[in-house]
Order: sequence, then structure tokens, then C-alpha cells
Amino acid sequence: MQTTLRTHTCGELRLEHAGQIVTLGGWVQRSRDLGYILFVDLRDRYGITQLSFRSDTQAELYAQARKWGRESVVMATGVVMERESKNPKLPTGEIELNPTSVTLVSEAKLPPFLIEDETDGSEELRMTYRYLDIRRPRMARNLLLRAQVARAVREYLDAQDFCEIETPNFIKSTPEGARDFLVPSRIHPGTFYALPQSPQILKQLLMVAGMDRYYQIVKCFRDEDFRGDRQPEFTQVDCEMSFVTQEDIFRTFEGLTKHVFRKTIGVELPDFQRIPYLECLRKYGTDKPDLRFGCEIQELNGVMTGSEFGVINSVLEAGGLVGGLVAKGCAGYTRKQLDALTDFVKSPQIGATGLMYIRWGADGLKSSVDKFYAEDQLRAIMAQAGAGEGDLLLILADKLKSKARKMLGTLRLQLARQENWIQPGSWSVFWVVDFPLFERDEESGELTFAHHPFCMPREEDLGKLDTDPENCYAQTYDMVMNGSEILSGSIRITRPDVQSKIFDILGLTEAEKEQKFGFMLRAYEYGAPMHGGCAFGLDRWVMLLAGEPSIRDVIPFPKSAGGRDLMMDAPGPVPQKALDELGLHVKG
RNA sequence: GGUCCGGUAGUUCAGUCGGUUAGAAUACGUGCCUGUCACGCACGGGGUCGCGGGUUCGAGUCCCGUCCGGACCGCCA
Repeated sequence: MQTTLRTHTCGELRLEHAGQIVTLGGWVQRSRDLGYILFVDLRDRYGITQLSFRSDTQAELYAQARKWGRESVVMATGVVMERESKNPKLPTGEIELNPTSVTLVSEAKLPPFLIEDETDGSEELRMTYRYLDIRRPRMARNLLLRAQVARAVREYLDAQDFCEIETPNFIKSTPEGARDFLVPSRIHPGTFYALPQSPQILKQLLMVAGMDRYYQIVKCFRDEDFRGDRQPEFTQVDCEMSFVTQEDIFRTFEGLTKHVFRKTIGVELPDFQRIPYLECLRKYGTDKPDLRFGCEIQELNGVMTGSEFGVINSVLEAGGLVGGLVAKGCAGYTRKQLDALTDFVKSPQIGATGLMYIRWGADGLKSSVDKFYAEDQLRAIMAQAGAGEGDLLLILADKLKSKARKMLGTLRLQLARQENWIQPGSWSVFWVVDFPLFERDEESGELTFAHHPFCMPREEDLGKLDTDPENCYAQTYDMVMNGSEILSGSIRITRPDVQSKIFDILGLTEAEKEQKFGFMLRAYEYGAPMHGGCAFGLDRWVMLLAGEPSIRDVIPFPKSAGGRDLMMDAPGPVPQKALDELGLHVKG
């Protein structure tokens, strides 16, 4: 580091610096007063260096340093000394600084929580005093990792002639499906800008504009309720390319993903599998499965027939699904463990009516359905499921196949958690392909788009748009990382006739088309190349790379689950004058 | 919009059936300590039990409301 008011950071001094006169600046992490000698750990974002003060030969400095409170900012100049007793746990543990002069730059009040990796601070306190939270090495590391990821992204894309372009934040509502954040216009009272849920339309227009290869690391806004992995404003790596097929996109962004893994955490990812959407649902009960462990859903409809078991029979008659999961080596589960799993699947979030089991222990087969199935049939069921001796088969059934799969998918994750099937440090990254173009809303029965309405149908499905829209598939893809959707994208519609037909199927009137998308449809009448792209969820990606459980831990100043900025106390009221100027009235 | 959990010392928590002076750990302060590194030892200070109302002779504890934080469902790519 270049010399400024300090000559070195608190993380860089080694034995080879012994004898040099240096100046360090940092925060007092902790001090240990042994009477004749005082040790002070000085911390900055690079590391910790120990300062030592002798009470006999440096009485004045010793007395001064003794009064420093935790987290005060101090500068110290002195000689780098080899330590009498070294600390192998610290990179700087072979040396210490023996100061000849010190300055107390800024005295700190008692911090409201421990500034250490394993802090005692609650989420609430950490967010209220975020500038203290970020002093913790773990948080600093996360933010540095985030910057590394962004740098690696730019490195890779710049080298491939992508152009970073900023798009506006005050725009018109875009149809991503979420609720928009609105910004009132002062100059045009009663009208509003929308903050982008993503720069989707703008990046498509950049392709029409001939910008060919675009990317942007960009904030997006969605006014929906939060989760541990969801914030109202979040960052995407937004990309679009012209003159490409789906294959080109896979190659480019698989390459980008591998590059980022290599550059940031030194992991070499193998080539990505491509799994069709329907196969994902069938095998794992979700479109974003975690493949760090197996345990595929086993369909058991065939072998479960012919019993007197009413629950199963009614599911089979209704065209439902009886599905099983093999818990390898879990035949020894106790009654209590099985009851806990049953309670889990019957909880309101999952909503199963019950859980059946067959276990194959040393003493043979035991099941919760012994009344209805003879031993040879139980044996056939286990064989069908691929279960062997020592295994436990868990069975769920529902008249709706999709619901049964979803429940099995959730149970599969729960089993992995409690059985520690996921190896720390392992990665599962792959493509999900062949999404349906439309989805039918189960409540309203209406047809809606599965991604957004600009996704190009597969060429072979273009003819089916009018006759069988629900069986049309789109050139749409997701990238799934350790069970999280990390990227999603598509080849876009560039033919006005196809786009118009899609809008018709979605039930848009001519007036609605013009009002919402007129400017866009017009653009595609002036010569548009075929193009497609994708967007990565940067926050979630960094969260996974950092191994953090919450997205908040990789965002410098996050919102709480209630959507508040606890540090600034936002959102807050504004002066009446500001409301008047905007022509706004606040109810109540 | 809904369900659940939590709010007690600076902090993280315990607090039994509603009952005397609300505890522990850690942090903080003072003193001692010839090489610590989560130093150790001794002593000490520290409380509007989130807020408002109610029940009761008596409420940290029970009831209602409200605010804040968290998890989940709905919602959300």
C-alpha cells in the first residue's frame, strides 16, 4: 500500500520487516494489561497487529495506551520487533510494534455489541449500527468478496466485447409480475415514474439500437414482502447479446460463472448439466433443486395398487401421485423421529394429510401400512423405490400431482438437512431448460406468462400457439446454484407477429398493447437482430460464495424484514410542503 | 393480507404456580500480575423487564392493544 499517514496496514508486517520504523493506524480491538507490559491489538480491514508497551522503559506511553477504550482509533509509530513469544494463529504473529509515539485520533464510546466474527449482536443492533457491524472481519470479507465478484464479471465480459451501459431508474412500469415502487412526478402532478424491476425492456431496445453485447451491474426494485434471501432493492448482473442462439448464451454465461468461481474462491466447476424443467419437477419436486445430494422422488403409483387402503386408492383414482423418498441408512429411525417428520409434512406450510413409511431393518420390513400391504407387496414397493436393507422409504400422496411433488421436494430438503447429506464446500451448478411458455393460475384459471411476455417460443412450438398454448415451450433457461435460482433468461421475441400473438393469448386488448408496450413494439418494426440474455442475482450469488445464510450479510446497508432501514430510520415522514408540491394526500 | 417465535443489565440470555432485595455469562470500571494473544485473579458499578391499557391485595410472569426484530405462507424470478 502507498504511504499516506500510515506506512503499512495492520495485516502486512512480517518478520522481514523487523527493525523498520513504521506507522500504523487502526481500531483498538482489545488490550491485555500484564502490569509490567501492555499488549494492544490494533485492527484495520487488513488484519491485526500487536502493539506492546513496557511500563518500566516506556512509562508515559504505557500510561497513555492503558486508557484506550475498545474501538478507539489510534495511530502508532515505532519499531517492528520480533516477538519473544510468537502467535502462530495470527499472520502478523511473529512480530509486534513497539511504539515510540502514539496518537489517540478518536475516542470510541462503548460499542453496543462485540466487534468480532462471532458477535453477540442481534440482527436489529447490527443493522442499526451497520458501520460497526462492517468492522467485523467477517462482514468486511463479504463486502470484499462482493467487489471481487463484480471485478471478475467485468473482466470476463469486457474481454468478450460486452459494453457496460447504464439505463435509467425513472422509467415506466415493466411487466415482471411484481409490484412497482413508484416515484411521484412534481412537474406532472398525479403521474408517476416506476423504478425498474429489471432493465428488461431497455436492454432489449439496446439490442435494437445495435449495441450488440450489453451488460450492467444494476440495482432493481420490487415492492413485495421480504425473506431472508430477498430485499426490496437488489443487484443484478444484467446481460444481453445479439446474433445468438440459446447455445451461445449457455457457453458465454457458463464461462462467466466458472470464471467468477475460479477468480474469487479458487473453485473449478465441471461442465454444467442441462435438465429439462419437467424432469426437475418429476425428480425433485421443484424447478431449483439442490443436487449436492441425490434422493430422487420415486413414483410408486404402479406398485401401490390393489390394496384396501382408501387414502391411496382415492389418490390413484383421481389421477394423483404416490411418491416416495429413500432415506439411505435410516431404517433405524425411532418412532419419535418418524413422528417428527410426520408433523413436519402435516404442518400448514406443507399441508400433507399424512406420511407413510416402510423401513427395512435387520429384523425385516416394518411399515405404517402393514394393515393394507402384505410383506411381498412391501418388498415390491421397496424394490421399485430402489431401497435396500438399512433404508427407510417415506411415502406421500396427493390427488394433485403437482402438490405431491412439491411436498416431496420440501421433505427431500428436510431429510438432507437433518441427515447432513450436503457436504460443506460442495457445489451444484446446472441449467434448467425447456420451461413452458405459459402457466395457468390455479385459482383464477387464467393463463399467465411463466417468465415475462417477451420470451421466444421454441421454433417447433410456434405452430401450436393458437391450438395448444399450454404445451408450448419457451427458449428460456435458469441457472441453479446449490438449490437457489441464480440466473434466469431467454431468447427474446423479435418478430412483431409472434409478440402480438402472445399478447392476444394473454388477453391484452389492442389499447392495452399500445398503452403498455407501444414504444417497444414500434422499435421492433425498425430492424431488430435476434437476441437473448439473462440476469444473475448478484446478492444471492455472493451469499452462496461467502457461505452466509442471509442475503443481508453481503449487503452493506440492508433493509429489515419489515422493509425498514434501521440505521437511518427510513421510510419516514416528509414535510407537508413536499407533499403539496407533489399533489399527494396522505390518508388518515 | 395471514400464521408462528422473540423483546428482561451495554450485549446474549435465564427467571418455576402471579408473591420478599430480578439472576448468569460476557462487556465495562478499579486494583494486582515479568510475554499475553478469548491472558489470569480479586473487587465493583450497572435494570422504565419494548410501549399503553386491563385483571389482581400483588404483574417481568395472566389478558387486550400497539411498536420493533426474526421465521414462514400468500406475494415475488
